[in-house]
Amino acid sequence: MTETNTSQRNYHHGDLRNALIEAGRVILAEEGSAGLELRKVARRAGVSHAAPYRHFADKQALLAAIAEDGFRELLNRLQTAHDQAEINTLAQLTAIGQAYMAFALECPAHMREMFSGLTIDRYAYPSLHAVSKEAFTLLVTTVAAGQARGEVVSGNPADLVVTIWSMIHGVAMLVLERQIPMQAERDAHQLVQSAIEQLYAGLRN
Amino acid sequence: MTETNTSQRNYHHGDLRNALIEAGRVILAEEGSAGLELRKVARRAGVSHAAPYRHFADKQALLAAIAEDGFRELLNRLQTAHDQAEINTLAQLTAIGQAYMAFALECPAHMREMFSGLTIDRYAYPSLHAVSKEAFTLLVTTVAAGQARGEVVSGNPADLVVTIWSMIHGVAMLVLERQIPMQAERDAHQLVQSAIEQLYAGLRN
DNA sequence: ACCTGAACACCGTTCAAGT
DNA sequence: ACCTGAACACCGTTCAAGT
Repeated sequence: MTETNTSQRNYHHGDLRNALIEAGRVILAEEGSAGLELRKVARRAGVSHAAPYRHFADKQALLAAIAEDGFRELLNRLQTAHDQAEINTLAQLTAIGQAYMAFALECPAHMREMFSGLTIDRYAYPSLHAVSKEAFTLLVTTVAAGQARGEVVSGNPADLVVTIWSMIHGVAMLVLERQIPMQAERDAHQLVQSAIEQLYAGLRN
Repeated sequence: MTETNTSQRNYHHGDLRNALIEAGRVILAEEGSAGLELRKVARRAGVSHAAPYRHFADKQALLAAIAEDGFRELLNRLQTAHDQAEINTLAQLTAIGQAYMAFALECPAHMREMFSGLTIDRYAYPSLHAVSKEAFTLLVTTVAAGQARGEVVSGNPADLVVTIWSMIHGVAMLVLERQIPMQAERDAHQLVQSAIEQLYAGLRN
């Protein structure tokens, strides 16, 4: 089984599956979602347009794998943001919200591809569904800890998390789609800050 | 042969532009975004695949027109919901949120098409941009009136509206993309209700 | 086992031509 | 003025064949 890398010419990276996912990410970053074509991804990975079918049933499956890769990175960023924040619910939620927004600003096409059901039926891809739910779990843990410290109102943490995640997701997506008038990227982070503060303190007078 | 509707055969509805938009809506409802092809829309409207180019520069322009049509209907629904609600900020925001969610549940593909920048650069279509901002204006009016009645905390209404709209949009889109576990449609409206109540009252203990 | 190249059906777009 | 049909380049998918 010990081969030299002469086989690299035939088998490429030895891991075409991940090479295709990586190529897809590059295309998303450089050209946006419109450029995410199966033939183009294959070209970028240095294989023929038929080669991806060795690893993915169809284009949808490749898109799902690229989305899943994005969710994994997003989750890592959220976890890191949470861990580095002061042990305080408002600080943790703000850090998570800012990391969410930062990902959306850095990888807008990838973010859209992850969340748009336009091209993907996520129920058909269990591992995609699973990783996209881990962000939810992270928030539940954060809120439950905040309740234990007496910082957060009582109630089912999962219900509160739906509200928090909706807020964070909503502001990120509206900024991404340019639905909210803004000048600079700094504004986006100020929007996250004020949105979370307002949610925390309430709108009622 | 000599009747007047022979001209209908040539010029169709006399308003091919709107017929194409309507055909697009039907396709979105029946087949989802994947079926929204220019040739298919033309087929559905009863014209050749080249006919749409008389009315739209390209596929993007047709998609923008379909999105604009959706924003107009959404705006009407939000306005009606607002007008029929009790004169009370929480009641009005809840009614608007429920109307937003109802539209997302009734027309999921249209909703996604309206908000996904996947296929449309909305800056290139000023009338689309304009109508999508009217919802913002409706919310600003609602919040400012609530402040005048002393129901809502003081502050720039536009800032508060970004928060409110983000919440409403976020919960609707997460439900749409099945990111939030749910059994029934009724659950979706309960999520809106609790999200707005929590935003109104605040999460802080 | 992994990949290629030809082939097929279909799409977005263009354009000369028809009424 | 409004629409058609052929043509073109390109895409997703399949498959017999190559190594």
